[in-house]
Amino acid sequence: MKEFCVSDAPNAVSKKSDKPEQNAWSDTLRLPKTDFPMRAGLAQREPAWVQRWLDNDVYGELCRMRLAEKAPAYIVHLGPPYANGRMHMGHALTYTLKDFVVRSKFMAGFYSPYAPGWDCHGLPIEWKVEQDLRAEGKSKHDISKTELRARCRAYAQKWVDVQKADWQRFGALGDWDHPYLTMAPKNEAGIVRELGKLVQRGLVEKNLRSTQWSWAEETAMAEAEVEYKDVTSTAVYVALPIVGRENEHLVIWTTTPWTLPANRAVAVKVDEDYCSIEVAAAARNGSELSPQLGKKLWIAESLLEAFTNAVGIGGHVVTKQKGEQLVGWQYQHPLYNTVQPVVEGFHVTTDAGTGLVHIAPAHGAEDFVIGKQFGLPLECPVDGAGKYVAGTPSLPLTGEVIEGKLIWPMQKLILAELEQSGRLLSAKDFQHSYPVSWRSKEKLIFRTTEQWFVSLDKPIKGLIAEQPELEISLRDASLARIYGKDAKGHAARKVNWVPEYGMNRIGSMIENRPDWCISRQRAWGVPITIFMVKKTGVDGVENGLVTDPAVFEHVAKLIEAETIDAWDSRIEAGRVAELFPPNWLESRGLTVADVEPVTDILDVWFDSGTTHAHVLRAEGGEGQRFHRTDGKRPADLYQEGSDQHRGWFHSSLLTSVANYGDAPYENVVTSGFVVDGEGRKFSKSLGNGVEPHQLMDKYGMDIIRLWVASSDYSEDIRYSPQIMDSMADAYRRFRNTFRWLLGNLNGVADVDVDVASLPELERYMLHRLGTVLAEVRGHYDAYQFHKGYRALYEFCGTELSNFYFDVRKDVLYCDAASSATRKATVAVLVQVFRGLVTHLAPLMPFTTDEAWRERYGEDACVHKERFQTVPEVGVEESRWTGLFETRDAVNVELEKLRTAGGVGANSEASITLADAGVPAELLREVLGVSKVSFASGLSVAKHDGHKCPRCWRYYDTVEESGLCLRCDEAVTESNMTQGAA
RNA sequence: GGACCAAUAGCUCAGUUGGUUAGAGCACCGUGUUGAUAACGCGGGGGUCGUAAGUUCAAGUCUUACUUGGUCCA
Repeated sequence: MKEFCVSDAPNAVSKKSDKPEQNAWSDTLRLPKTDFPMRAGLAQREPAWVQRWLDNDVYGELCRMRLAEKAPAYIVHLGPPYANGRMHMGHALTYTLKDFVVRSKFMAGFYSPYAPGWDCHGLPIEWKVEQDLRAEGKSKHDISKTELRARCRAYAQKWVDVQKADWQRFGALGDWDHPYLTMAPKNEAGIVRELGKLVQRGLVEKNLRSTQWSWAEETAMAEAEVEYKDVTSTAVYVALPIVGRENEHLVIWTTTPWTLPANRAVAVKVDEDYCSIEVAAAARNGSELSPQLGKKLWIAESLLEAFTNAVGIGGHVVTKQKGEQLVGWQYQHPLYNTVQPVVEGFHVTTDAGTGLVHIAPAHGAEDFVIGKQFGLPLECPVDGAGKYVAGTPSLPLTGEVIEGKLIWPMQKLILAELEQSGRLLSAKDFQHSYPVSWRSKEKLIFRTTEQWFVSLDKPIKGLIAEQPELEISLRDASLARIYGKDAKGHAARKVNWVPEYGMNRIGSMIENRPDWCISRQRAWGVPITIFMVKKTGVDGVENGLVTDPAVFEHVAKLIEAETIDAWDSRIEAGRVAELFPPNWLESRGLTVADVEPVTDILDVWFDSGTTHAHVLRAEGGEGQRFHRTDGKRPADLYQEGSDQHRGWFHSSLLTSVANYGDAPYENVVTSGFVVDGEGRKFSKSLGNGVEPHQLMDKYGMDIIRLWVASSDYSEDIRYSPQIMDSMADAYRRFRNTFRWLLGNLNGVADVDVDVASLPELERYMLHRLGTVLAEVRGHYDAYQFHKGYRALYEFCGTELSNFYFDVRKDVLYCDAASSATRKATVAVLVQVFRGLVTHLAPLMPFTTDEAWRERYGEDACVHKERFQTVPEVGVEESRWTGLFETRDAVNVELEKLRTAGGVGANSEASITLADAGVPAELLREVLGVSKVSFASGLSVAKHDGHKCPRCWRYYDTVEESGLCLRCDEAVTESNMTQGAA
């Protein structure tokens, strides 16, 4: 404990007394005295304070305290950051906000366990590792998958350690010794178990999907691997004869003629105007008359001019139709002797082309969707190496064979075929930006590939836990949790979305999303531990997939022991049998030849999307810290940026509803993004970005935390040097308030307030303090930290500094120790100190803890305290409203007198005003003047009496000592106390 | 191109169901103190509420369009 000066004696020794010109009476005053420095030095001192909290295991002790108290739980769950790169401002924002919640819940008496965590698998890391390999002159094929994963694991761990240090520096309270890592074997096993449940529920299916594909590397391309480059393509206009309409043609436009063999439909925009023109003039080859003369060509009216210019034909409009009239027409395939339909296309625009869109479901994302919508064939006629598959028909007129040939050289042959059939209107090379492989820089193509999906629309039982018999789709059950009921009226207890618009945002995403593709053809991720079985009628096999929980559990146990390598390494080594429990295959009459393990890995969103299970609901071990018995969902709060409506909030909701029939969270709070002073996002080109460590070095974390606290995070929050400077000013206000309080309470132990005997001013201040603090706790409960911050800041500034402290300086400095008013004031200041510091502790943990230790000793820690509450005091508010109006009016008059040179400080003034039932002494104190007397009307004047050299107030009479009566008695009492000691 | 969100003094924020001359704190200007002094007090100036229409007796507050910015998607 810190040593206190137990005596209540005035500061007998004051450095100021060395100054000869100093008023001798100063030594007899009780001036504030404290070692709490005016300058914080946060940037230098905070790191040591972080270490102190860790060394003292503040978090652990808090948990043990609350568990011992059987406190209710409040669980904040964290969306794991990706283990790559330093922490940026967005991290600083969201982890600070979460820390506000965790700390304020602990201080409100909750048990609030909080584990940091990291998202460790996935392409970005695998990719980085591949780059490192290339730097060593190797490729990923030169090393085993196991070794590749080992490198990925090491890479992720490196960044986990870096980020952990950054994160702790933010001042975040949490279980730093037990973070969760999605690459930890127990979590990897937990992820596999969640997949198993999904499979057992019948929600996992294999289906075709349109994938960006690099034919050069023969691999699927993830979004992040796609680059855009200027390349040359051939744009063609092709006329397709319409079935049953003599001489009429649909004109399509495409920049990928190699996809024409895969043409399965033409799409139109239903509300667009289309017209047909009769070709009256054509000059394709100079003088030569084109074979197009006299043909009737259909095209979107708004694109007619661009088309005729591009193709070089003239003609007049014959007929017009709405797009919807064209739907249902049939046309001749561009190359083959088949008939294809005209369908509605949701994606058709009139930006370019003809408004009649060539649909090759195998070769485009939107084409694929339309293909599915209208039941068109989806098979891909191009293989992984970019060659037309065997069985692709030869071109009928020219007889050219294209099967087994690379698509690119075949384009010329296809154009020649079209030329010969008279269907080619024009072909022109042009440059455009087009997706290419980041590695080979070759153009990417779309292919349909087989992938694994979570079905959003298959109705099954158990997706709404309260209604176990209800058959409902994952989509509808999720919507029921989002809105409280789905479109069909199925009710369910909803999630609380803060701000409320988050509900519509995630709702519309769930409503419109396709099935969730969970497979990736990669190495660094949790394997899709599914076995496909061709034989039917096998126990524990449904729809061709092994669903027996025993098998998934067996694999999970292996992964728990050996990491995800357990799966691949056995498959590669031909030891698939080991992936089954003993005798499992044999007892069913199966051999390893009958089962085919999937070698894809899971989408990394599945890892983080199941943390509610493998972190919060995990049985035993570290999962135990989150187990709750109050019947609530696993987490009280998920809080992340609004991008997570598509990300983590979304994936977590789907997996939790699917496997547990309920949302994983009670509340979802979203924040905006950190933007610059003009509201623009940080970008390298604008050069407007800033990193947390730069700010911590300049200002210190508590000031950054105040910036977060002062901002309404439901919108984007602005950063600028000007804003930070104003936060530094705000910080100084708080710090000085602490300092003054500490100075005045120095040497005084905490005392209880005796509400009954308080002076009216103290009753009022206690009432105000209690009101403000209760308000602040309410704001914290509603996650409205900026309102709590504001309430505290304005209370500090206006009611304490401007008013109460200013008024009570006289009593604190000058009154005798035995003065009842002084004792009452000190008692209230204790409440003020404890109230302010505890309520600010979640927002600025460093400085509040510093102040707390200054008062209560080095072993004290404000973060182990609860919010200080204040005794109820009945106060007549209107009386004080009137008093403050009087004060304002008097101040205006005093200012006039001051400007005229009549008075300096208010204490030089004497006031006359009407008696409004407020005692003259209270008025005098509140106004800060030396004398108040009652008469009609308001007047201010310089007090013409004697100035007490000790308290500087003016009096009509003085004592023999030259002091006022109050000071005379105070000095006498002080001398007696010292004499006795 | 689509969905969602935002736009109030230099800055950060308040402005209930539309209703008197739009508020606060900070910053700024002036000033007083020099016993919170790299601090504290007092006074003052400053927004017509992104733009434009509309509804209404009445709009920052409702509607529409647009502009700017943000997130997600295409």
